[in-house]
Amino acid sequence: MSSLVGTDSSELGRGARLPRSARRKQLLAAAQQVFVANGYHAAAMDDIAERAGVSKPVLYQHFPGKLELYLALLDTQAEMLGAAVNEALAATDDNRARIHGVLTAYFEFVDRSDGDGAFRLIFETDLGNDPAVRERVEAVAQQTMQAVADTVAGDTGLDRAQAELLSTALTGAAQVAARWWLAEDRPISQEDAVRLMESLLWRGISNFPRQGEAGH
Amino acid sequence: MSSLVGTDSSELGRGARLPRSARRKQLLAAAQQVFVANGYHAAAMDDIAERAGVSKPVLYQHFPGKLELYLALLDTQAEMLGAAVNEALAATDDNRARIHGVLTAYFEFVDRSDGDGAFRLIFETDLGNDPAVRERVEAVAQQTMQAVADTVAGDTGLDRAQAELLSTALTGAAQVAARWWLAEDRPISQEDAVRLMESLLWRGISNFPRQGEAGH
DNA sequence: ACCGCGTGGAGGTCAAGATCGGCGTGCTTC
DNA sequence: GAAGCACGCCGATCTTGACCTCCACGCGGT
Repeated sequence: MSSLVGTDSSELGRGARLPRSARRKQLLAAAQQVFVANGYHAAAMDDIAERAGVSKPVLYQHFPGKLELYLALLDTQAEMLGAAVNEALAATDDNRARIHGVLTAYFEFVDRSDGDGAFRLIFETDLGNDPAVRERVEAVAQQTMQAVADTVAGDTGLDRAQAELLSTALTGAAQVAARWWLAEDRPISQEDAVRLMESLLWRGISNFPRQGEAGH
Repeated sequence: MSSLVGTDSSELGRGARLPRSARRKQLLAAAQQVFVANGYHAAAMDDIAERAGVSKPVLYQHFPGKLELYLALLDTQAEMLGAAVNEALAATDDNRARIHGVLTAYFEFVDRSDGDGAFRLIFETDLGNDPAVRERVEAVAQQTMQAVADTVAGDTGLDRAQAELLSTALTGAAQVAARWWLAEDRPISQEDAVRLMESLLWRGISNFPRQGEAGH
């Protein structure tokens, strides 16, 4: 989605007025660029205002403070990842396809076509010690882990704690590998990467003894 | 190892002198507690000095600045994790046992008997945007990933990029699952957790088509 | 002309990293 | 025994970045 950021400073010039909702979107876009590039702590409201081509009081007209601005962006990203994961899980009853879908959701989340790097707000936040941030990041992780644990438990004879451990391992693998893949500038195609990881993880899951089977 | 922190403030009292090297160790112990609990940004040098029972100038006598103090701790943790992983890999030629060893190294790293939580400096740093910090964290990750990729490549017919992707997935799974396991207060024993994850990951790896085999 | 709205130049406030200038103790030397 | 030195230490303060706010401006609609 093309943001308003780049065009505003040049086309609108300083002091150019926007309707309130357009301005808010524009501020969010500018803030996202600065937070993604610098992290929360090294991002100054001055920098964000400058990037947006406005003065600082304008930021405070739309957001109570720096943290709220950050949380607004975080919420958007959390919602996007959560929705993608839910959609992947809901799309099929086949457990292997579900794993494939979740992996794809993670890879697509880090590699959105606009290349905005907003995944870092979720996966690489430097504000993880803030309760509001931690709550949001953990909520997405928890939601995904629980749903995948349902899948794992359904396909193995494992109890819930074991299923949750493996589910956490799976989502951890997805998150870290997707970020590595992007950082290494996509050494293999996303499709191949997802298929490879699905193979790794599904072979592992599907070869667990099922309910009632003797361990081998 | 019992630190000097707790005893110094009560037994030595304010202004109590220590030899330079003993003081440095004590300052590091105090700093670690504060950085682990609060993260880099929310940890103040005042807090660290107070925890150590000294004044702030004493910190600056031993460390050029806050960042250098943090890096000293980070280096120690990076060295410990790296050494544990190398030891696990060197202990056997059996690839499955190597995976087991690496997983164990991660779980033991997060769950050291002193419960100091120092793993957070590596796995949950809020200073990841600082070049010096990022370099150290990535060096450990890279070292582990390369070594495990050697194992993966040795046991599958995968090319290097594919092996590195799976290796990253494996170490990502280990890191995230070990932290979850600790945060959930060890819902299953460490041994069971490691065995379960080894099963997941090893079944996945060992069932890849080998060199020259047709894909099935 | 007035009002509402969106806006900005300037600055207040303060937390926190870092430093200044000096203190006190114990040992050595005369 | 006194003086000097080395070492480890600290109260007070400086400096500065950055969050947030004050107070007024300008434009467009009525």
